[in-house]
Amino acid sequence: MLPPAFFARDAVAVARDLVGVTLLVEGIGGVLVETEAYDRTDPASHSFAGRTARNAAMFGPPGRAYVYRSYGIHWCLNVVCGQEGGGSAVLLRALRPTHGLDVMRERRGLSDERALCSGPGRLTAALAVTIAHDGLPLDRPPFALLPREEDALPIATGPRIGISKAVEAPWRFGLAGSPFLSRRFPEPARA
DNA sequence: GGTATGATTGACT
DNA sequence: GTCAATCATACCA
Repeated sequence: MLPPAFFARDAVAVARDLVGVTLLVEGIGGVLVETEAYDRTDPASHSFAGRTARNAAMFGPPGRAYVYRSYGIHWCLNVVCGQEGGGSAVLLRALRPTHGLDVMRERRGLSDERALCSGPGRLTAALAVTIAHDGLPLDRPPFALLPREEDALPIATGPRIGISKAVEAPWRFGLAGSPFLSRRFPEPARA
């Protein structure tokens, strides 16, 4: 399980370090392959305009979940970062399914592993995350976060997806070349 | 009270 | 490539 201090850092640092971490909800989940950082000074962040009823969890203690409804249809899961009251978080966008594949397939009505959790809305659907999880600590049930087993993963960086402000900030992180991303990162030029 | 806008996805041309 | 689904929130009257 990750220590509390892991989350009490800049969202950008946490976002990078969450790639390769295993996320489980009720024992169902997999290895995170794509994340995005959002903080209080970021025009694209829900916390930019200050605390509201919706984003209250973002201003709570780090290491907890911030869940919101996206486009009226999907849930999106974030991990609160930094200091309490700081309003920063990391959006969990995609993971490689490793635990409970059958359950996820049934929830999503799909058989293709690559499509089960390759997007923030898909990830919450597969793991059955809803507003009921908003504000819950991620270091105890139903959540579990397990440290990554390898160091020196090939982590790619790029602009975030689906936003209209601060579109160039390179605060999206992911496992380079993974087939489980919501979108691929540009591959390095090959000789 | 009304209305515009998404940290998205899936279906369709 | 385009576009609708669907609703909480933010903002304005």
